[in-house]
Amino acid sequence: MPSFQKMDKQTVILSAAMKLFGQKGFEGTSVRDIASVAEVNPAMISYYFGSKEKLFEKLVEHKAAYLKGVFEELVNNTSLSQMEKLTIVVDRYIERMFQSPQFNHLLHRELSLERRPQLKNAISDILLRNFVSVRKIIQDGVEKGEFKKVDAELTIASVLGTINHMLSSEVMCRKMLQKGKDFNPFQSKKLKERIGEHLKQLMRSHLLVSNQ
Amino acid sequence: MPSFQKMDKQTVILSAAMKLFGQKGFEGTSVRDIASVAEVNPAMISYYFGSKEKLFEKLVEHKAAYLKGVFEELVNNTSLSQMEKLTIVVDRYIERMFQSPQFNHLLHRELSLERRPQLKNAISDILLRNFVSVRKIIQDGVEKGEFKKVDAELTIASVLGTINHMLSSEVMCRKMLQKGKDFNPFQSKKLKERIGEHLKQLMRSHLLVSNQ
DNA sequence: AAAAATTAATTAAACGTTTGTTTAATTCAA
DNA sequence: TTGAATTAAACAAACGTTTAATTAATTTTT
Repeated sequence: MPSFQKMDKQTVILSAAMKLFGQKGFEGTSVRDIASVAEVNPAMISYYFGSKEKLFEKLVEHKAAYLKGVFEELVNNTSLSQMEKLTIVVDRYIERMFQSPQFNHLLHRELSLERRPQLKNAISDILLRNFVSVRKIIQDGVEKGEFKKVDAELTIASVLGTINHMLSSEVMCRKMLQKGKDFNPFQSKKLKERIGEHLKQLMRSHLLVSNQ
Repeated sequence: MPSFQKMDKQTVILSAAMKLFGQKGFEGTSVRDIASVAEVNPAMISYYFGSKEKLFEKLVEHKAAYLKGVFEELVNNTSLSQMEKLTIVVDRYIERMFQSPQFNHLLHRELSLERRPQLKNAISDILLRNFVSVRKIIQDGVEKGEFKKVDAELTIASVLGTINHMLSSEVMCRKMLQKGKDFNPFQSKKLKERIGEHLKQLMRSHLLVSNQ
C-alpha cells in the first residue's frame, strides 16, 4: 500500500508481476497471485493488458527501456583507453545486476525455455545491442594494439557469465562463499566490490598486451 | 517408440520428464504432456512416483548420480600440474554441457526460482561437491606457487559462467556468434573447441605465475 | 455552474479448460 | 489365485478470461 501511493494501477500491476515472475517464473505465477500482490481485481489484468502473456511482453518492453543502448556513447569516446571503457562496462553490469537481479533472472530463464519464441527474440535483441557495443570496444582495443588478439564474443560471455553465475541463486551463492543464512548476496557491498575486483583483474591479465 | 525399446516404464517416464522439464520448465509441463511423450497412461506417474513433484526430485537424484564427485580423485593426483588438472576440469564441464544441456538448464533454472527450497538445497549440494574439488585444485596451485593469488571462488564462477552463458539459449548464442538458423550450438564441434580454447587461454593468463 | 450524457474504471460472479491426483475396474504376470 | 500393472473415468481445485452490473470520472449540454 504505502509503496504504491503514487503509482497508477497499471504500474502497480507491472511491479507485482515483475516481483512474482522473477520469484516463481511465468507459468508458476497465477493472474490471481499478481492481482493479490497488486491489490487489484484479477479482471483488471485482462482489462489493461489483454492477457497474462501480453502483460509479460509489456513488462519486458517497459523494463528493457532502461538498458537499451547504454554503451553506445561509450564506444565512440576518444578520451578513455579501451580498458577504461571496459571497466566502466563491467561496473555498470554489476550495478544493474545488484539493482534488479530478478529482472535478469527473468530474462535468462525465459531465454533458456523453449516457449514464446517471439518474446525470446525480443529479449535477445535487447541484450544483443549492448553486446555489440562491448564487442566493438574489445575489437577496437585489439586493433589499436592495446589488447591481445582474444575471442571477443567469449570474453564478453566470461564477464556476464561470471556475474550471472554468482548471483543466479542466493542459496548457491551462500554455499559457494561459505556464508551463513544471514548473508544476503544482493545487499552485500563487499560481494559487489569483490566481483568487480575479480573481473577487472581477470580482464587485465586476459586482455592487456603490457601484461605479457 | 524405438528409443524406448529397452527401457522400463519408470525410465521412459523419467526421460520424457527430463526432456519436457528442460524445454518448458516444471510448471510449464503437465503430467499429461509427460505421459503423452512417454506413451503411458497419466495415472502411471502418480502410481510410480507419487506426484509430479516427487518425479522431479527423483529425476534430479537419478541424473545427478552421473556428476557426483567426479573430480575427487583428480584433486589428489600428484603426477599432474595444477593447471593440467584445471584443464581437465574445464574439458569435462564443457563435455557435460554439450552432452545434456537441458539438464544444466533445468538445474540452474530451478536454482533461480524461489520455489521448492528443499530441492534447491539438494541441487546446490550436488553442484557444491564439484565446486569444492575445483577450489582445492586452485588453492593448491596458489600454495605451490604455480598460480597467482586469485579469488578461487570467483575464478570457478568465471569458468562455469562462461559455459552457461554461451549455451543457455540457442537463439542468443546464434545471435552473439552471428550465425544462421541452421547453426546448432549444441552439435557444433567447432564451438565446443572454441569455448575450450578461450577458457584455457583465460585461465592461463589469469592463473599462471609464469605469465607475469 | 448545474444537470445530463457519456465514457472509463472496477467489481463479483461465472465461464469453460486444464490442472494434478484418485478411484474402481480390468488386464497381466507369477 | 494372488498381487502388480494398466486403464478410462471422474474428482475437486486452480487456471486465464469474460460477462454483466455498478461505481467513478469525464465530457457535453443546458
